[in-house]
Amino acid sequence: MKEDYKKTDDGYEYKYPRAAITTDCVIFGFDGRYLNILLVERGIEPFKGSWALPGGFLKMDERVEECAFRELKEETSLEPEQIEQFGVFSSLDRDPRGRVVTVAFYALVKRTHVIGGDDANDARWFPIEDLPPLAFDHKEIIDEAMLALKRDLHHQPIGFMLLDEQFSMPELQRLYEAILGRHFDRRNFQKKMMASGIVTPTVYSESTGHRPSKLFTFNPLEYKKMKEENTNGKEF
Amino acid sequence: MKEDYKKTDDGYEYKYPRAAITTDCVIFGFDGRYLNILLVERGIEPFKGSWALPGGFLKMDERVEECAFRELKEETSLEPEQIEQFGVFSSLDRDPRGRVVTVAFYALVKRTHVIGGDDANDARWFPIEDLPPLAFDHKEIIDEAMLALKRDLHHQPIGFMLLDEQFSMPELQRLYEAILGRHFDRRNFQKKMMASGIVTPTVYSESTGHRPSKLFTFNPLEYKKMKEENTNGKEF
DNA sequence: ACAAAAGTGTTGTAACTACACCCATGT
DNA sequence: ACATGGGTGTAGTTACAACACTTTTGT
Repeated sequence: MKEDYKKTDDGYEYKYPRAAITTDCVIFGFDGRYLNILLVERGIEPFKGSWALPGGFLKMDERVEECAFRELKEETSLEPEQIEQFGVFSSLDRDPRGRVVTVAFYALVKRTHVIGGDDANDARWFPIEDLPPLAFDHKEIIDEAMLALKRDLHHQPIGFMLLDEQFSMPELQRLYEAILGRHFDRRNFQKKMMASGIVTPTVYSESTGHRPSKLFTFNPLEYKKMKEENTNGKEF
Repeated sequence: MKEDYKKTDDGYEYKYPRAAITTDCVIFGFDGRYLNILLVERGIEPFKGSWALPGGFLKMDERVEECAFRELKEETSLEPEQIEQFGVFSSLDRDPRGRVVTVAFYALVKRTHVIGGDDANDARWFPIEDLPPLAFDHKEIIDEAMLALKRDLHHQPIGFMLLDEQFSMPELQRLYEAILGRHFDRRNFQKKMMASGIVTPTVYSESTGHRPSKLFTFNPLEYKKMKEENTNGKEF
């Protein structure tokens, strides 16, 4: 690849002005009842001390997906299996430091993955209905992430990433209700999940709450089969 | 907004290296039988003389959507009602000129909109099954656009942008079949379209082909209603 | 004992699939 | 006359929505 810049004493010189590129990551978690988002406290200006999405500047030797993954690991020590790109935000005044275009991703992680505060900044979960004031246009990015998540929930096996390997049907249902913001009938919900083939029953759990719950697991084989039939499989 | 660069005699200097940002646009058209894509012949290196998606570099005073729209107008004189952002492409070696990250959009236009060759470069429609060799990673971008279009077809009223205001049911069906790559039963297709409320019948047309066809129009009112009910409306 | 959570089945309705014949037009 | 395209209805099946009672456990 040709070099498209001239290295000077103070930096890098380009013929035309360029926007900077960042990535930001909306990390969803589930506490059994509410959908949560992971935010980091900014340690530097601008917006020092306020909460923001984990993210940062694109390096020259990485793709945007790699950048999102790297920044996420640096700031929260999380390494999700999968991240989904869902939008680009490029308003002229979205960053007071200058012209910054951000590529936004979302990911889903199990809340059992504890956040290691390995750098100075704090990282905390917030229920999505009760977010603190956010830096930049990050509220808008979260709103878009929420729409993308609702869109994708039925067509990609992403919900299961928020739960333990084994989960009860009420847990799964509460998750769907938290994401989609509506209520389902228990019996119909279970019937549909079973009919789609995306979950398989395992065994009864020891009781932790009230009555013992039957446990299920996500069925990746069935999902793979559904993807291979170009006849778009059932939704789940 | 603060200035984040230093103006030099030869250009613009930044503290850290930056990728350039471009937009590229996949324009879909429909000739009554096949799905087509609008390509422009490149007039300059790299890839001079080969076919490429219309697009170009982001300016400092515009958002990516505006950039895509402006470049499209400059290169093809098209001004679609709507463009959809569907992906970001950032492989390190995708552009021989240097590090270039592109934001990809798709749009749908009526083929009756003739292409004005207002700049030197040629612009031509190609059937999607018979594309010429393409510049950069534009083949990959088109493949992703195709997936995004298939995803969106049933949930946004985009198909109708490819047809005249009035269209026959067989026309609409051929369009759906071209996009989704499968065949539908005529009667079931019509029933579903009518039941969704997205189309309304008008009158019989004068015959242009074989038998006169009943004509329909897209029903934006019904679509608006569906969007307002948060109960995700029927698909179409 | 009482409250809260979770297991389980049936029935009516709406949507989807499969399928065949006739008519109008152009050649 | 023939080939092509396009109009139209019905019946079987599958998915979806609505609905109540019983069991277990914790307090």
